[in-house]
Amino acid sequence: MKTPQAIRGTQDIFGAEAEAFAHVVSVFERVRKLYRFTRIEMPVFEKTEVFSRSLGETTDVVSKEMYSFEDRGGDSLTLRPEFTAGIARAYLTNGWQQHAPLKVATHGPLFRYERPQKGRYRQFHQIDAEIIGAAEPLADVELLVMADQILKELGVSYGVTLLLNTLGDAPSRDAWRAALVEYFRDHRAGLSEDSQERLERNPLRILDSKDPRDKPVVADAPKIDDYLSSEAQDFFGKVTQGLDAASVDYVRAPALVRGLDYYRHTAFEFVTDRLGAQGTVLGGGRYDGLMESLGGPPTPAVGWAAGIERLVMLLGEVQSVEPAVAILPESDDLEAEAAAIASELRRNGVNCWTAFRQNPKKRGAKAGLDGIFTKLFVQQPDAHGKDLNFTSVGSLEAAELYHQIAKILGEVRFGNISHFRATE
RNA sequence: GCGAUCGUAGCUCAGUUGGUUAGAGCGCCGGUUUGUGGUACCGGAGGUCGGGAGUUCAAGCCUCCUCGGUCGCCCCA
Repeated sequence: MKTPQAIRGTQDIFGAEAEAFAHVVSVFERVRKLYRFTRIEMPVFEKTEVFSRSLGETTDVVSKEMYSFEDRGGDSLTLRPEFTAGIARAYLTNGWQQHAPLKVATHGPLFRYERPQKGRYRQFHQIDAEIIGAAEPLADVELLVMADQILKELGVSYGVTLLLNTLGDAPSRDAWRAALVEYFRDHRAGLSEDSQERLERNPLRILDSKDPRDKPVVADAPKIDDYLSSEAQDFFGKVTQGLDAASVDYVRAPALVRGLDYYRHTAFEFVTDRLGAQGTVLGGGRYDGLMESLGGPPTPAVGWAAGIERLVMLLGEVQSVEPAVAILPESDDLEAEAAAIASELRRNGVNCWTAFRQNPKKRGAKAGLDGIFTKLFVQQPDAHGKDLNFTSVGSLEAAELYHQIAKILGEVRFGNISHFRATE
């Protein structure tokens, strides 16, 4: 019988990488509490219209990039491709307006029907933070400062830059867009084939084209700054002032855009060149127009999300530094005794490594592969009633484990006790 | 949807211009070592070389198809 294969674009995460994954989530959880963001848990799937209506009927996104299927009742359902639309739906259907301005945070798996490549998977994972019901620029600032703190606490901020832009309010955005379309039409011949195509479907996207032929045309394209209303200028000014006041560095990126119409004002991405073609580590912006597309009242909101896999790639090794002791029975008839000792130590908070077979020498070697050089040998009581020996090699911290263990198990039981300094 | 590239043992990989019975390390299994200072020693099992077709006296190696991985394009909410 042939073993079924995993679904394309899914991953089985193991060992050190899984620890790094958990580390990202725990840092996120700790920091979001500092900012008093409420934890929420969301369904992994929704009616397809939750996503299709929020995305508009635009682009390949709805038609090709979503994991959609029919359930037994004939309803079209979709595995969530993002958090925001589901959160917006929940905000409306649960009457969370009463909590506005509402700060929420969540994390978990998302699904997009794409070809996998570096840092892109069909099932991927994000951390996510949103502020709903706040039109004030300080909401944007707080979210950005929180994002910055998370990246710094994860230690991944090296080589990561915050790109910041404003799309203005609706009139500013519309005027800029019209000017861009006119400009690109005039320079159509100089554009790549892909961008000529974009001109019809999603002209703003020409601005971040990767094709070298587009670069000179894009460089001279109309700038949003020339189309901003005074209100929009004022809003953006308050965002940048807030970032300056909080000492968060950023780079103005006038070509940073969002394809969807409901985005207004602030748009931002933390980017790096260390992740191949997928440079965005964390991205977000203000989506004041989204609630209405889901049939709700006009509701200002702003949020961001970050890919956990990408953060893990930037993180490198996450060492578990918790001291641990390997419990090694000297003979088969001491297995049960050794297991009992391990249980007692663990109930008292001592991290114990155990195996289930092979002689103590082999087990010790195996523990060493797991980075554990502190050993507790369990033997038959000798003439003096000593039935435990303790050895450690390495940090002083490991040696101090002895005192903790002796206190729990009784010092009188120990025969040989030795600690050796690690030699390079 | 398109393109490039890779696919040999459970894992990571060698394998010459096509030429006997396809190798190593790790892991696994067995044994030795009666041991406690940093991961010992010896032995063994394990492969339809991703799958299929073709070229050839002969294919892991060349050609085509197919499946899968990786990376990139498109897309990126």
